[in-house]
Amino acid sequence: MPTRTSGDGSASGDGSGGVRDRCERAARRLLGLDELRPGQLDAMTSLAEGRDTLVVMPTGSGKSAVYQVPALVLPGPTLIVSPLIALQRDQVEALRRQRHDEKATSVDASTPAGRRAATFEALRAGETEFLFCAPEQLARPDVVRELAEAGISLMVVDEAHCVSAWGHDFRPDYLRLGAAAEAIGRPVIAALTATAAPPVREEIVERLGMRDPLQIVRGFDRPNITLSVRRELSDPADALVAAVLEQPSPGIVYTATRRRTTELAGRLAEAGLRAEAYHAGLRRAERDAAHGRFMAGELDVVVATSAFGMGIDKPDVRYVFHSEIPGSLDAYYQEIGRAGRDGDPAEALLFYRPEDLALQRFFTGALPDAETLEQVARAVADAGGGKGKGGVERKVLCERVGLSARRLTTLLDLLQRSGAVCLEARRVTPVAGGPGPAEAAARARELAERHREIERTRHEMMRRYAETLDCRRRFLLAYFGEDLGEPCGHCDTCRAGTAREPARGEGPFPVHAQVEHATWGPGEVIRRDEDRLTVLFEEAGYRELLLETVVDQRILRETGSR
DNA sequence: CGCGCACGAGATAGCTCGTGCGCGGTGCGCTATT
Repeated sequence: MPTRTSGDGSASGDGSGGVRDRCERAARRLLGLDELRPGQLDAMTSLAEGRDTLVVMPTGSGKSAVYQVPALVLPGPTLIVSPLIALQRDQVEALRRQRHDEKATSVDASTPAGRRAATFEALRAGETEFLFCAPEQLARPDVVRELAEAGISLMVVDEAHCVSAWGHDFRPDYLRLGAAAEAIGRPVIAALTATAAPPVREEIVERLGMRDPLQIVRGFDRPNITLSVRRELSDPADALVAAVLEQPSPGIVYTATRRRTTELAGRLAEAGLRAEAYHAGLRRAERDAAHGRFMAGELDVVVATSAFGMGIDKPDVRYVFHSEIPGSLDAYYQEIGRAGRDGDPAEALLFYRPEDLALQRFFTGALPDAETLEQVARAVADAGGGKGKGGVERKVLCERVGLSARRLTTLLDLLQRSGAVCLEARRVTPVAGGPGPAEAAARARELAERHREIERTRHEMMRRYAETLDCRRRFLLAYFGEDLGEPCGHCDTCRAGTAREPARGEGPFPVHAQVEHATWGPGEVIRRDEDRLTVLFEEAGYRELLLETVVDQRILRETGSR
């Protein structure tokens, strides 16, 4: 266990005042930050005191400093888990520029063995302060061993919403970060993100195994972004092209499919704009070229899938349009949040057709079938009989049940949460006294169903955003747990005059009231309209309830307030 | 999950309707070629 360094002459003793002062001084001396933004210092102090901390702050509000300062205050090296290799390299470069030394580095699959060995040697020797890697690296036992020996004191999970958004099927190694933290000696954990509605925050905390984390949530409101939705009956391509032509450059148009990026970029180019398509199916060089030209101000518009985004911090993006609806308000907010970072006015316009949500339902994926789950559970149970080591290698299990490693990881995650199996980096062992294969499969299936159900309610909230006649900004902020009292006055519904003053009357179930429902369990009121409540249930997701029914039939019990 | 297209059948000359099928997003790491 790393011990805390003794104070650097601070007279205020060990109290949090001392740590706070040290953080402030470190920020000034090492990063040249004279003034810290609200929340920044709280987060730094919390981490430097050894407390797990979840930080939700908009991009460009100095999230990096939040971990860099405690990293320098705490004795051991810092591990930063980041989703994109390109992003890791950018951050390493930024740190090196800032501190004029070689204390930051990154490791990925393309790192040659020699350099990899040298990197870990330097880490052990205390010559490296910041090591960046993707979650997949932490699935390697050799990496885990090296990190454990290096005595990592702080583990930072950057873009932490990926834990929730990407873990389930797409990048299952995100699901193992909590176990990885344990395996490397359980350093203090910092989770950072720019977008996270309450259930996403909960999932991050749970998945990473954060202990009594301090949660610092700041600034979802971006008043310079004007929100609008246009309901479309047929293909909105013409309307979209016309709307783009009315906007100052540059801007981003998001689409749901790759084909659509090419189609719309073509239309915009015909209309005389410097437009490029961007999606993950393009060749590396093409992607880099489009990205580079956009950042350099050589393009008017990029038409992209969700592949275009993380790490794009261009201050003067004047608009973000969506030709199809995304799958959640989390995704939508993140994408429109790339507009107007300079604080000047910007437009967020969504072209909405209800049928486009079908695609999002498809993207949620199919439920795993109970038979396959049972087959996997049985294979693990059969392998675990013997004495000694017991269990089975993941690789062997893949062959035995005929599934890809990725698919298997998803199923094993469900079985673990069902209490049937125990997961290590490479081995899977049955849990003694756990449920049998059939029971485990049934439980796992139920967990998957619940997950899908929650996804559905998130789609539903996205749909309601598109269809609401009330102030859109207020709707969006309520989703993230912030209560914007009055209508904003400049979104499309406010301008159209349909947004009403909020119902402020006395009465039961105010915003943030904790409630309990007979079948949906505990939840929190996130929005209260004249005639209805929107409640976020822990297990059942977002639900809308008619106030009259709730009161008359005593459907909800108020259990407290936040 | 639902759209759009191809195709065949049926009724009758270039149409309509029903059915079936393909398609759809995000990145890591790995392997096999250049």
